[in-house]
Amino acid sequence: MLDKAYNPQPTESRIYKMWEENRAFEPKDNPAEKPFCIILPPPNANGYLHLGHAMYVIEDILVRWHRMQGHPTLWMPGTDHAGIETQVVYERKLEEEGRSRFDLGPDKFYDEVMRFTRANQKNMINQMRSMGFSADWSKIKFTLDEDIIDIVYDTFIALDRDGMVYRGNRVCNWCPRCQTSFADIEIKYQEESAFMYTLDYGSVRIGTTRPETIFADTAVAVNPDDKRYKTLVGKKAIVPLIQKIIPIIADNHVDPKIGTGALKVTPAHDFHDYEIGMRHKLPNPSVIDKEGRMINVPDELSGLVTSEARTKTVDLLDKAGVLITKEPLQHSVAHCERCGTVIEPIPTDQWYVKVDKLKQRSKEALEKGDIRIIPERFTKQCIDWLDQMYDWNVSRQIWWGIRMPVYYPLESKSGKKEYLIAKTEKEAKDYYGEKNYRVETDTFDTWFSSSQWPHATLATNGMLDQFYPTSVMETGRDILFKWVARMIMLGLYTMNDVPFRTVYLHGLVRDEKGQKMSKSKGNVINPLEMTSVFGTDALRMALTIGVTSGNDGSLSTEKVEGYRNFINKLWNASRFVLMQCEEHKVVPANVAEDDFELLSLADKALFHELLDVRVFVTQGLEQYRLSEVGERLYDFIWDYFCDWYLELSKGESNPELLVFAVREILVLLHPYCPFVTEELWSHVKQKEFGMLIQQPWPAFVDSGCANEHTELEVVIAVIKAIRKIRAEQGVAPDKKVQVIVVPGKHASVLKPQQDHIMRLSRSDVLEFTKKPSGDVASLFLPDGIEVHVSMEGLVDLEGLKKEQTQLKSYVDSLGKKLSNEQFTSRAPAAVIEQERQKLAEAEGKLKKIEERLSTS
RNA sequence: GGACAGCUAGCUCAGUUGGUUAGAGCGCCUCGCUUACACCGAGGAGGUCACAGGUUCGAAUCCUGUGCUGUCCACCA
Repeated sequence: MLDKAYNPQPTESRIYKMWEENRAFEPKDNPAEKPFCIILPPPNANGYLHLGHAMYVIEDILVRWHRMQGHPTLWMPGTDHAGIETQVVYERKLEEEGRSRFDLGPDKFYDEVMRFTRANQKNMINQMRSMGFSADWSKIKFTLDEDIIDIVYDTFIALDRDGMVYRGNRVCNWCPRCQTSFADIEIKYQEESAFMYTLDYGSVRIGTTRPETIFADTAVAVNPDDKRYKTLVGKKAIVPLIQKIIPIIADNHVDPKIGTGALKVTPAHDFHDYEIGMRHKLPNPSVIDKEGRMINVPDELSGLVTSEARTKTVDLLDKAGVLITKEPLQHSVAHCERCGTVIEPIPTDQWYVKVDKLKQRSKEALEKGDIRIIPERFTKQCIDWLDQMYDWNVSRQIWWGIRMPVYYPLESKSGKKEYLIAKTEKEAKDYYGEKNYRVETDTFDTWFSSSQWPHATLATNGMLDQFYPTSVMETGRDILFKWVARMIMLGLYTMNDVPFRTVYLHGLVRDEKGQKMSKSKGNVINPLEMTSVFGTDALRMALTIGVTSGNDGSLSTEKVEGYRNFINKLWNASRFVLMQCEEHKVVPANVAEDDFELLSLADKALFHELLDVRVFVTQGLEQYRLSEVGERLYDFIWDYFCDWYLELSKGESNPELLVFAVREILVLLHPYCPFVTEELWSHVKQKEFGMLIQQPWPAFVDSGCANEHTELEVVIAVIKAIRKIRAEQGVAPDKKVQVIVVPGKHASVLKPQQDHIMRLSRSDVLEFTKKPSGDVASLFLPDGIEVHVSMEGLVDLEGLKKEQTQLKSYVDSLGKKLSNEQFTSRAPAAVIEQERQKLAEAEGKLKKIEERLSTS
């Protein structure tokens, strides 16, 4: 016999081991069925599993469901080296140890991070397994696997061959701490207080927030239509302190309303100024080096970091009498997303991928609906983002990543190409000569490799033909642009087809107050703590129910606890069923699928409800309504199966049907709660059945018991009414009561259920009559049903009076509605008929209540 | 500046295409160890669906506007 309470820990590890030993997660060939494939968003192998990863439970639900439907199903797992993020994490670790990556050098650093990553990887995989994830771990890939790198190289080489790769010296986002460039999307802006300085440039006054960059000014620009400055265009201005003479030019970019309307142009340290510089063929001398320190400036400033240089320059300007005003201002400043350092725009050599064609095709795919994004609204966002995307800087000057397959000649005048993009070093040797080349040290942007993940993982497993395009990409809303959009671009480019048909986006998991979880707030919920206390199934339910696609959800210990209670309820219901079997000498393993007979009203009603749930769950999952489906299962199991059917069955046990019902419940709930269902399955399954994870998903059939289902509801209503009267009248629980039921239209339904009604309402005597007699407390139900409980002494009529008031206003509003000609002439006949019936019902009930009230 | 989302019971949230007197969980109140389950059972209280207009016979649901909260993008001399 089962334990009195479900104990998840020992069960979960045992069950998971069984699945793995039986290779239950590997796709089964079935040419007749459509394949289903999800690529797991590879977690960054630099930390621990958090709730963001735990949300992949959505994928597990879909995967398990499709597997049960007989589709060849693959959930492809992997981990990401996560370039800069991991590098920064590891550098912090080094810092704590009093070391730095520069003590190690690139090679040693790489090796150490590789060891660190491998260890984390193992960890993460085990943590995902403890979540019950049924990914095919035998196929797991890492973004730094050699065969994956090969594919990344192939793509880069192909892009180059197609003329879509170029190297350029342009202003880029540079992080002085990370010592690398970043793409625009990896920059975070923060509001900061600063000053707007107005400076005297001789003939003109300019406004700036960055006075330290004046030494790199190569022009002053004004708007061509700005009347104030019209005569100045073509004349000269003087950069203060260094007395450098620069031209005054006209450019449309300048907004006359900002500052003084005259803009100092610093092509080396500002993106827009760089563009202006290009248009006007201005030089772009740099005064900030890659460390973020001043160079090529007056001696007293040289070597200072920009913030210090700013203060000092302002001092100097002030002393020189050229600082005209200094006004506070709020503006947003670019920071490194990873380490928070202020980003310096400086000119550097970088590799770019031209995105025009890539984004065009991606947009078309989205517009045509080749890819469906759930929720829908993100489709437009994605298209808009693609629209404004600039060429993609794919090179990073970090050590942890995939080295770019590029080679340069040692001597630039060799007459050979300035660079060679080649898959192997041998090609470089052959081309430039044995010792006449050097190897590129830049690595690829992490997103460049991870954007090839769907086809790269499938190709390296030899499953491209079977599973590309994949079915669903389920991931966090926050990486729609960074990752999803780019997967679409590169997927279409390399495979000539979209990487996935459907994108399902989930939001952030917030705390019980709807606040973002963060270490500093101390409100972080660790998924593994939750699973060890409440069980994995409970956490899975908590993460799925009450959370909708694209929106943030909130999680609390109480919520998980609630679902733990639910799991335990299911456990005990099953335990009860097994006890019934024992009592009636029924061996669950011997019960065949059609071994049960529908004997009673309750049996038929249950059978109908079971099929109804089956349809709801199947259709709901088809429509990705995971929350509603989970809720329906919860309600059905607790409020219907346990509260009503099991209670009724205590009066007329039908153990074979109970076994059937529990099996059906376990099958339907399995995608959500794989562990407890699999465990219970082993107790109720038929001999020849295999594991639950491999059970076929049930098909739809007509129950033919819809009437009985409705009839049982009438019985339930009567039981509830008696209970309510007892509670309202303060009848002691152990006190016997005499009940009189006027069955109205439902005599034939209610009379045979007399025993059930009496038992579940704890009534002693139950009579069916046309009219009550004596002192009674009453409730009036639809279809003329009246429930009366004999009372000795005073009857509390407050409840009835309250109901009378409510009914009166209800009858009023219905009456108004029905006497409104607009309504009766325009509303559909069915609706009018419905309202009429409601009114008749309510009026009948009201009349009875009033009669009852008048007799006391 | 542009776009998007949210505003529904004390709290956290559901509510598919407009049509019963708007739902759940938790919390709260009253009872209760009745042949699985106190991780439980029975009953109950609690909402002008942010606000203002509009469309409609009918609006939480559609439209317009306002407010607050949040997210993303762009700008920031």
